[in-house]
Amino acid sequence: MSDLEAEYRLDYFAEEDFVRKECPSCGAHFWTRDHDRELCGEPPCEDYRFIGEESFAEPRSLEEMREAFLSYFEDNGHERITPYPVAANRWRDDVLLTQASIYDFQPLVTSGQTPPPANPLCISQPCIRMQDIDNVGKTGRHTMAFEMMGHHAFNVREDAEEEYAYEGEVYWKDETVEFCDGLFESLGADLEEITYIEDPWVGGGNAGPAIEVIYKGAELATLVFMCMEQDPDGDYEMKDGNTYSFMDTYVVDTGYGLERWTWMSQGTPTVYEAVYPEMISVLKEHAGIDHTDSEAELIHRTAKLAGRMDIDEAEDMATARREIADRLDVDVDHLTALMEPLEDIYAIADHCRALAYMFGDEIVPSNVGTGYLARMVLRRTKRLVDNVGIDAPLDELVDMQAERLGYENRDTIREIVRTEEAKYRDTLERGGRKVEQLAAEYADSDKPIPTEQLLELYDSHGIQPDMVAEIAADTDATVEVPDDFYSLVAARHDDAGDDGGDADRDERFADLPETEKLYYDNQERTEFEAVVIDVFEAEDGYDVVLDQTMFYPEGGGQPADHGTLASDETVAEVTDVQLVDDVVLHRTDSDPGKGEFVRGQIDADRRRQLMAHHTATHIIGHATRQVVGDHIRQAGAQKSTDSARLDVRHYDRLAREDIKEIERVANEMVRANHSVSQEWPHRNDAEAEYGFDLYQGGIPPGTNIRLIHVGDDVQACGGTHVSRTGEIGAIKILSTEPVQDGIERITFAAGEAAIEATQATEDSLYDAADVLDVNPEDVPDTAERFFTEWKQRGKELDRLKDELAEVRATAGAEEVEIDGQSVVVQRLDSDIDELRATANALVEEGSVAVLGSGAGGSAQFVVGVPDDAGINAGEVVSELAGRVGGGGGGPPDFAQGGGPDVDALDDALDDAPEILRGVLNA
RNA sequence: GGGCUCGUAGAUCAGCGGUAGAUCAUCCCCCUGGCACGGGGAAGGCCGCGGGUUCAAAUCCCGCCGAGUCCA
Repeated sequence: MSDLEAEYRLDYFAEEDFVRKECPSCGAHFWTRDHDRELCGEPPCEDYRFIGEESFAEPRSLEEMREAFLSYFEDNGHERITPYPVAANRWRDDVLLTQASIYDFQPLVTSGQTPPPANPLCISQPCIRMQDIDNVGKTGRHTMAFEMMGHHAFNVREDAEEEYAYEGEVYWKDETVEFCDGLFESLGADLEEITYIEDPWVGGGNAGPAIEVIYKGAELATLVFMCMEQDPDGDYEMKDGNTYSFMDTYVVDTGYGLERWTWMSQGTPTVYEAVYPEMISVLKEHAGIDHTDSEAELIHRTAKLAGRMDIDEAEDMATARREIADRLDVDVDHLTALMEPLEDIYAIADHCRALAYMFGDEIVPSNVGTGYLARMVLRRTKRLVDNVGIDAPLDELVDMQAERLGYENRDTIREIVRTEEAKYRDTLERGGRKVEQLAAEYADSDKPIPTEQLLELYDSHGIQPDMVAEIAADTDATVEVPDDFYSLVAARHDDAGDDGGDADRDERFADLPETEKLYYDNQERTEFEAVVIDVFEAEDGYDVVLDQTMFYPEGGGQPADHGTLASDETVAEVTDVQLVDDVVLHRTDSDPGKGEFVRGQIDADRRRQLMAHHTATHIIGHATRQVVGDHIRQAGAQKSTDSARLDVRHYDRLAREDIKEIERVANEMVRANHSVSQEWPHRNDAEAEYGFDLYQGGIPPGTNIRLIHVGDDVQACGGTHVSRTGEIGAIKILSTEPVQDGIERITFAAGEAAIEATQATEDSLYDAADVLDVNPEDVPDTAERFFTEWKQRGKELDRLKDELAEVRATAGAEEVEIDGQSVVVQRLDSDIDELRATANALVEEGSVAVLGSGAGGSAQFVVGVPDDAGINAGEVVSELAGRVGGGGGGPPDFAQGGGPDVDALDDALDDAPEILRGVLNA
């Protein structure tokens, strides 16, 4: 086992006369030009030494600092790269949001499968880190949204055996540290103040030596030398307890916090004032905050100590606040009242920026994934805004940041914020009513609202416990929130399913040659010849590997081709085709024989439908974007022969009007008979020209990517397509449904399937028209008339039954007297409603009613008893029903029952007087 | 993707095996010079849809559709 100490002995440090020291306070090793320095410089070993002073040659705004960084690295041979979206899940499925500039290049570039857009490169990448959310506003330095400036170089070792998408060494550790020094120097910093702390880095299966760059007490950059990967046999054990070994690629990954550098240059009390001064002052104005000179002075002194409010370090916020108040010798309540609105305002400014990033990069609020994170941030921001009493609408606040960040879809952003805000308002209203009910319930009892109820309110209805407390405060109900509330919530979710490991890689196909794929050459052809390279036995048939194939393997939501492989002796049916690495496997029902020549024939009708549906999917996506907005993004797609579906992200339900318009635009594209073309450009050129919207269906690996053009629409796509849109014939949207919040599924049919689907719909209409015996166009009116009439008749029937019952009760019934109580026993043979009505009428008259019916194939009883008769109707019915093989019951004054034995009904009714007597005497 | 909650009158909800209810809104009448309030009355329900259990289902069970919410 080795450690990484040698990795830090850089020539550059030696040339520049640096010394390596060990910090007596924290034990960390660091490098410095200042031979007399003792401490490493990082808090808590040392304090901030830049608040209230400009620590570079001149103060810079966020934009100026970004430009200073990028142009410095441009001057030093780096190419400036356009930032990527904050929605990192658009190109990788292991994370949701972009949290560092290196995220842009993982995993395809860092692993060497795909070339970087430039090498070396520099970038200022917008990032969002949700984990810091509780600290935002309070510590003076934490932001959820930030830009990570970085310069990256992607290197491959000279002795690497495999081939990678880039080669050789661009530069490594010495140059990286030299650049860092150079940047400081260009900004007019005091180089003696810099310390480089050795701090190995581990993350995401990779590791390497890394250096923290500290200046005047603040960590301004991290220089990571990613060069190792997790390896059970590795020689290096890192701080996560795993062992690592060196890999073929090694990558310079640096992170310079733009906001920190800006803050450092200005020396303002908090980072927020350095970064968005205008927004802060607008917010203060709206909140009506205006400080006296002495208050402002106190705030300034507090700011220097605000680092203690770090929730990760401090016991709890209240304690931290008290300590600060003690040190400043002021009343803690006074300090809290002064600071809290300010902290909220800082947080609002930051959160609005995060929201602008999210919605600007076309994240749609949802109950899953990034959409959920966006929803959480928005709701939190809304609470803060209400809390400090800012009278500006939230969409305007977010728009301020969106404008500053230069987004073009600002109208959509505002629309999303408004829609989301309205949803939240509904949730709060609903929740408020629920809480009020609960509070009323527990107001009388001395007990607090049970924890179980609080859990349900939060988990199922989204009401935070402190909101419950707030609402309950208006009543007499009390609320006690347990300290471990959120772990109790977590416990409710503890049986979270594991997603069963990845399927084992099949090693049998590893050494086979790549199958030549003919399906891209000419998508119209359906016949080809090939040599059988190998045949493997499968569970239900054979997996045939050919030297070349026209069969399209399942992928990108397009199902596999079917067809036949014919040799001189046999014809094998192909029922499935899969792509494993670069080898195409044809699943067949018989063995064509290894080494044989075969003639492949693919099912042309099936293929034509699939191609039509695939091209139609692109068209529908394009049409939807045009009709509904640029935020429309593919969330999944699946084609089949008789229909296809496209899931799109949208913040609302698609209206019927939208759907019609989408259908119209789509068919316009079909009629325009656009040519559908493919090309294989270098991915960097493709991205530069069309941007990330190319990757609707995920990001493909490789240096060159396949683009499909359908009219103005361009997508990276591996599927097969018709050659002109006119071949699709027609597109019919069959249905839309929400598959989850924020995602709408559009199901549609193309070509022949569109005709069939339309005919099927028409058939339903014609059938309905037949039943109603009207013309199809009269169906809606007639159906409505029938429905209304049907309801009216139901009411009429009820009324008549009541009438009939009254007549029966007053006229038809034979009364008997049992112990002075008049009783009517009668068989009516009508339905239970009528029996009930009659019984009610009899009871009104003061009689006990015992009614039986044999209608509907079973025996039914209703027994009604006047208030003071002293007979339990339930008992009577129960006894009667027992005699017909059933049961019954009900309240003492009105009971029902029955049983299957109709033949015994009359006997049972004959016994009724006896039973009544028995019950009366009991 | 998984868990939980909820679909009953136009709105908000109660009922949770035994005759579908309340409040507000609507309409009519009374009170008043007129309005607000107040009083009296009426109209308004495929109890989300489809199966099942039961003598009996708004109510219990299963599936579907829809809404909400928490977690990853």
